[in-house]
Amino acid sequence: MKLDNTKAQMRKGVLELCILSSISKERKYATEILNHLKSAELIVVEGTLYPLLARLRSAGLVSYEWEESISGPPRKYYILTKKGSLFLEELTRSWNELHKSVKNLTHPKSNKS
Amino acid sequence: MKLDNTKAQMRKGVLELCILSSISKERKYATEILNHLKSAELIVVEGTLYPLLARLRSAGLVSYEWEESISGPPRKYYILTKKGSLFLEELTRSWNELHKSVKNLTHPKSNKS
DNA sequence: AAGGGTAACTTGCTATGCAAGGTACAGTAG
DNA sequence: CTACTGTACCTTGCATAGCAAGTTACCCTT
Repeated sequence: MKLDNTKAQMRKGVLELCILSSISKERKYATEILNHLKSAELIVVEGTLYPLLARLRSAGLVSYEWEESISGPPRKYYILTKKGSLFLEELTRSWNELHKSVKNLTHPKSNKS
Repeated sequence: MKLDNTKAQMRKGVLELCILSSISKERKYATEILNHLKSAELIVVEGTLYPLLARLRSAGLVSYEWEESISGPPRKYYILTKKGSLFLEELTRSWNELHKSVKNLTHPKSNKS
């Protein structure tokens, strides 16, 4: 049981939230999403992202459009569907609730907001 | 891809943190831990808790002491070791960092602390 | 034609949460 | 003294999902 392992475990839980959130502002293709999350110090790798995007897609939360690139292969730009947008809202709510629960557990005596 | 599923996923990441935190205040036996987390609206079940406690133990983060019960079988009271205490501190730090990262992702323009 | 860079995707492994089932002890009712 | 009930601990098998590593394919440059 290593710290890195546990930290990774914590990250997993918010992956969907972060990815949906990342493309909610503007459509992105996979590599952009990776870089975006990396810049926020949330490590994600290809082998994780692609299957997850596929899952999100088959759940109807995201869709995509192909676009030619100036140099290199075409890119698959992901965009949030209406359904995905609602899902993201709920997910954000859940995340806030979870945060509150953990706070209550770890600081039971504090009444500060 | 259901919301409940994803919410469960988020919960998983903080299980260790919550359990260590739960016994950090006072020694508890499994059923008490379950009830404690449940009261904070963090659902955990036996089949999850026991293997996790076993892992924490073999990692040297917790130890336990048997104690007779007034009625019923003896109880295994778990206590945090020195090592577990340090681990809990690091985990808490990691959790706060994660929270910050998610916040930056989901509210990039806000400068409020 | 060959090589390099970018992008999308797949395969196999492993960790782990969880439902369901199992064992054991103690007190109580019959 | 046997059977039942309640409490507590623990195990087994399944499904999910992240991740490392490998694959395919496109395009541009040399």
